[in-house]
Amino acid sequence: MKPLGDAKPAYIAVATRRFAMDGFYGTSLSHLAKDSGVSKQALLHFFKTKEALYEATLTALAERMMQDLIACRHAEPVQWLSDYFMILCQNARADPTDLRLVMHALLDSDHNARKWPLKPYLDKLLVIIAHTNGGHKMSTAKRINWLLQMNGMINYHIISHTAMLGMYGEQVLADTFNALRSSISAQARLLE
Amino acid sequence: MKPLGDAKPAYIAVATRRFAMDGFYGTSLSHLAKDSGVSKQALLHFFKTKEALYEATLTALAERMMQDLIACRHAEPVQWLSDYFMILCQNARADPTDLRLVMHALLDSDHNARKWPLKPYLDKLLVIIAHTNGGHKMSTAKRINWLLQMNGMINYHIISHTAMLGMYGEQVLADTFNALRSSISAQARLLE
DNA sequence: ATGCTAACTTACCAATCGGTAAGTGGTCAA
DNA sequence: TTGACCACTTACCGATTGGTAAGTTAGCAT
Repeated sequence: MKPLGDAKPAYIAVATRRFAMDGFYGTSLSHLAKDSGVSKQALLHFFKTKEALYEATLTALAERMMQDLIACRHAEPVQWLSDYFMILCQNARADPTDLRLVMHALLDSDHNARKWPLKPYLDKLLVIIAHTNGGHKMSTAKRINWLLQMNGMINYHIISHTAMLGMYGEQVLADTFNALRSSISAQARLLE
Repeated sequence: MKPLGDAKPAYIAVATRRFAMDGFYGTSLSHLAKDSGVSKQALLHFFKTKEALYEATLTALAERMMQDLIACRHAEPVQWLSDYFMILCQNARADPTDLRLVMHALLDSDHNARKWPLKPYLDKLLVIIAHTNGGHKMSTAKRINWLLQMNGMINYHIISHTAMLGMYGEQVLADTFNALRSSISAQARLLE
């Protein structure tokens, strides 16, 4: 039929959105098939199981995040980190899909001994942190803590968005987002 | 049979653990029934639907968190917040159930127009923040941001625990936890 | 003793789940 | 022209899902 224009990436893109929205258990192959406009078995032709499709989306996510990190490379490591997380934050606000997927995957990782596909990405970040003046003097644990703090405040912010919107309204939430950007800068400055 | 010694709380306790672990979609009534040692219909006798049972667990969660907050009341608001989040952090490390449930509920809240049951708890925290010297001068948005930052770093830390354990080992993770406690103190000190 | 109610149970249901088996039709190399 | 192969489809499967209907059993007030 179609030449070799692999349809896999398109299926992964659809799955990414669904898995990010509803999580692994909340997403069924039939939903993914309907969203993709093909039959359920078309998906099973490319990915042997639902689990395999899920792993493919996580792998794609990891590559995407690594690329985004490399994309805003900067000679000055503090500036690099600052730029990267600011952009990540902006993107996530426009489209929270990727960060939602990360959170779902983290929550799943307990009873799911799947190796964490984001490790190279995290390791890369830790190396950049180690190259900063402040991070240079830190222990590994302190660098990890810095990272968890940065990711934590951004991801939690994004994840909370819908619930907060219902509670405090649009205007306050927009201001809160600006405050978050200040906090990101402050967090980055800790590494100077 | 049993007098009026309501079994509801016991069922909610079981459901809390399951929903926290596997999320709403990952948990079935049969699992909950087996865990509780009763038939599935025993649960449906008390809670008309699975959704209703889920809401009951979230309501119980909200009450529990509010009580924990009140329990460590302190005349000095900064000290109150500092104590509270430190204890929350310790408890969550020993048993991450409640924080996992919060995260699952947040991720669900998008396509699930359920009102957010933790609002009174959050509002209470915002009032305490407003009573601090630092928080007094802040806008509502800045107070919310402070709160999201504090909750974000703690919750993300807890949620990441399993994945991080597989990547960096037990010793580093214990050190990271100590670093988190320092960060909590630092975050509290921002309100002085 | 009788009847009412609370706290269950067994039996059953249509719908949906992830997955298998067996084609179907188009493309391309030989 | 043939035949291998790829990207699917229809048909089907047993297991499990959330939920209904109709009892059953125990305690308690009258």
